[in-house]
Amino acid sequence: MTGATTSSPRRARARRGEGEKLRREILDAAERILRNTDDASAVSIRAVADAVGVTPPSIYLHFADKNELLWEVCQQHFEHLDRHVRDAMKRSGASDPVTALLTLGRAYVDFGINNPEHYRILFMSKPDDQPPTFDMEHLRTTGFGQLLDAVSAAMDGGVLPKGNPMPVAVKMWAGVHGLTSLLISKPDFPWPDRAHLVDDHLTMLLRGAGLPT
Amino acid sequence: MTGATTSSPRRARARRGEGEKLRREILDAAERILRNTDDASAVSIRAVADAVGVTPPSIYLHFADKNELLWEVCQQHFEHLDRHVRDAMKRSGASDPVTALLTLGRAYVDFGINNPEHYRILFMSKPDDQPPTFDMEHLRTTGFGQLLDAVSAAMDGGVLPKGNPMPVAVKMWAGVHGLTSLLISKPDFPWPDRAHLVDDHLTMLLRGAGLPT
DNA sequence: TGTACATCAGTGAACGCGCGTTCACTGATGTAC
DNA sequence: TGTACATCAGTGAACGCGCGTTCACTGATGTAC
Repeated sequence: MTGATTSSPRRARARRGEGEKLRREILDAAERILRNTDDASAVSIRAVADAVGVTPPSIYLHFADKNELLWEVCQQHFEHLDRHVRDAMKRSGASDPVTALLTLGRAYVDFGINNPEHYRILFMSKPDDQPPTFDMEHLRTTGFGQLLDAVSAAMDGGVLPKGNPMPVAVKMWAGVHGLTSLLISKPDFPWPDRAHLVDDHLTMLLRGAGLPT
Repeated sequence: MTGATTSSPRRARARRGEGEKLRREILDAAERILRNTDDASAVSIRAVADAVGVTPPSIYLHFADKNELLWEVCQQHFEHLDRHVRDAMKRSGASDPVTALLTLGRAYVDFGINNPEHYRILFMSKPDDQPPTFDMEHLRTTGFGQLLDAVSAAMDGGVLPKGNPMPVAVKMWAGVHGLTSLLISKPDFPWPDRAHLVDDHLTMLLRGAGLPT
């Protein structure tokens, strides 16, 4: 390893009219760095530029500042989570509402454990480090919308007590998020019987929400 | 405000044999900065030294490096939480196990909401940023020990199904932590009926754990 | 009571690092005539 | 088919910042004789 350099080879300049290509490459590189390092602070303007094979000022050709870049990456993660949960629902092909809720919960925890740094950014970071909008409209495309629908379906199907699904969904979310985030933050905690922990937890939450036992 | 400086006045040098005084002042200053800024990254060696009224190298007279200082501050927060919960239990003077569990949960959420940056450091930070030891021995002085005791008492009292209290306590912790951490991370979320949210959530968790309704 | 000396509690200046961002520029590419 | 020119997609060098940490030092304080 003599004279080895960690920087990527210089990227070929885009052709006229294809400047937008770099935008995608920047987002992909940011995502790649995040996944490789599992450390959000490693995603710096300089690191991204280097990974793309371009100089730092080039980033500013496509993003106003670092936050704008980060928030766009963040937006992709929300979509990633949404897709992950949606796929799991489709695969399970669950017809009854309880199985649907369990599948939903499992997929959510699964996403968190397999993408800890992504999950951390989405749900554990400081409000200031998050995209400025986190309103109901945004929620619908975030996995929470699917949870809300699933709770509604369970109420309609008579397996959960009828009522406003919103508070119930919120509490379920809080319950599932709690386990997910603790598994991420405290990997060395003496977790009991991890094999069934997630299912046990989900079952507890459903029972607490009024599911007859 | 002409010529105003943000740095503290120079601290008087400790007398011979009283060097340990500075150690306490450093820890207090770190705590003060954390509370004033609500931002863990604001607690830098330089900021702490400045707040104490001393030069940065002085810190190294009492702490090997920055981590050692931070971890000691962290340790204080664990004790703070423990005290907070213990006091709430004492004040309520609850004799029945269910009230005890509710009091415990309320006090825990309360601590998190009123000390968000402390809570964040204790339970939401990356494993690498935490003190290296988080074993069972440590847990006992962390609020979790009290939860474990309360769950045991509830089982003994026949209000929760008898069994191993550990998995039940873990799930309760996860449930309560979930709400606490989301309230901290997502203050702009359209939380429903916040007045009763915490109690509703605790009730749901207890019911889920087997409390007869 | 006086003085030399060791020790203690710090200081002052500097190190190298990585960061976000700005600014004037360059050179290849396509287009108009 | 040839050439002048505008535009596009970047570059190179530098800015000022705050950070953790190190190193040689200083000066007040107590102690031994």
